[in-house]
Amino acid sequence: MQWTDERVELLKKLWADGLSASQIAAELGGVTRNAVIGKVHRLGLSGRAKSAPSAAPRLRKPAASPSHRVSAPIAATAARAPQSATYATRGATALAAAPVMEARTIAAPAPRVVPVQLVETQPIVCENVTIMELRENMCRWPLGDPSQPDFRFCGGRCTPGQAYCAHHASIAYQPTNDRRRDRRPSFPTH
DNA sequence: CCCTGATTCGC
DNA sequence: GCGAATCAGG
Repeated sequence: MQWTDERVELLKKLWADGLSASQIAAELGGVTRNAVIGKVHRLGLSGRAKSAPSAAPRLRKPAASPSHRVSAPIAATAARAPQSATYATRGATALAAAPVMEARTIAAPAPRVVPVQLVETQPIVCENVTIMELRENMCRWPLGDPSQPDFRFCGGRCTPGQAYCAHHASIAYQPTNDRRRDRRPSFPTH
């Protein structure tokens, strides 16, 4: 990819909008966040509207050995998760305006088996994360009303590829014989 | 661990 | 000029 005028303009705009480098990279496509940051610096529009947190002198680099340099283009060409329009983070913050979410975007995943309360055998660790904070290895157990702004997901640790953490998986996936006629068609709070 | 931006320097 | 590697940090 190359920095065409259009891409540079978009970069400037998004950077000015307060998006993080990785978010901009995802938006542009074909570049990594490093590329974005590098470009931002070259354009001289670093240090956004924010006081320099730490003007640390920063020591010189230890002189990198010529050793390994990964042949780049892999991620560039590889399918890039669009992930558009889902800005904002909280960990190492760089949040931009979080667009209003549409209800359909956050429809609760419906477990195939009706959830039934079990005896607690382990501490429940719900971190109550928003959909934007959800990661591949985070529990997607919905908490609250999906139509409400305080809707969250459990967010507990789970094996990548798994929908729920151990606790919620035990609730969601039960043998059919445990299922008695109709039960709450909704999720228990925990 | 996730993430952030900053910097260096081989290309 | 570009951006991966690395750093420093939340």
